[in-house]
Amino acid sequence: MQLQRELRGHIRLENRLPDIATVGGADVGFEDGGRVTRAAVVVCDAGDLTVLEQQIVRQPTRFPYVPGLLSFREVPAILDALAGLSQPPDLLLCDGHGYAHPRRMGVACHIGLATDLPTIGVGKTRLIGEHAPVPAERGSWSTLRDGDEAIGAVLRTRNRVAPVFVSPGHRLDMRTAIDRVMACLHRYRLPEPIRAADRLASATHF
DNA sequence: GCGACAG
DNA sequence: ATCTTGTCGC
Repeated sequence: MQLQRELRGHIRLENRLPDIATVGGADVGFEDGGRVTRAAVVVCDAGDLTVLEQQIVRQPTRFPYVPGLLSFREVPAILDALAGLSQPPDLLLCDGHGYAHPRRMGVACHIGLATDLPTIGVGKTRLIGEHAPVPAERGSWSTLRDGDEAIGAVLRTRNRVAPVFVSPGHRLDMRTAIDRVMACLHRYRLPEPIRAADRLASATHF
């Protein structure tokens, strides 16, 4: 937790990103009852969202799941997978939260700092924060707040389907994070890069 | 002391 | 996250 408090000072939430030609997705899955960690990263064309490249890495699990400390369990493997790409993506969508974290250092922030890539956290459930009800229509969102601070957005990506939690990871602001996630949606609740990575991370065969 | 608690 | 049977809806 102390390391996270030190790292948070390096996070930049102002837009500092290039033209987005490719968008990556990152996720982690486990094998052998949790003893093996498998990270998957994909790079998609930002226009048609097709997968251009993918990497999968497996390594011994070294850290337990502890709410608030997810980075220490998943980031090492994700960094290895990213290093295996011929070319890093212009933006990376991460499964889990970014700034919407107790110490503002969710997994997306950690990956952003470690790679200096623009990152966005996309979580399926809440970690912290409160928010007003989100309208049922796709594209609607409510601000996620922790006290007086806005830490993310609860975004409806599909009509009448549970919303996702979007928060900046590094090098971009809240509004841009929402826009980029919306631009990566196809016909499902989660953005395509994350779906592709999730599929690889949890697949029994590949 | 009692809940809440990303993946 | 993973395990695990059936069920609802497009």
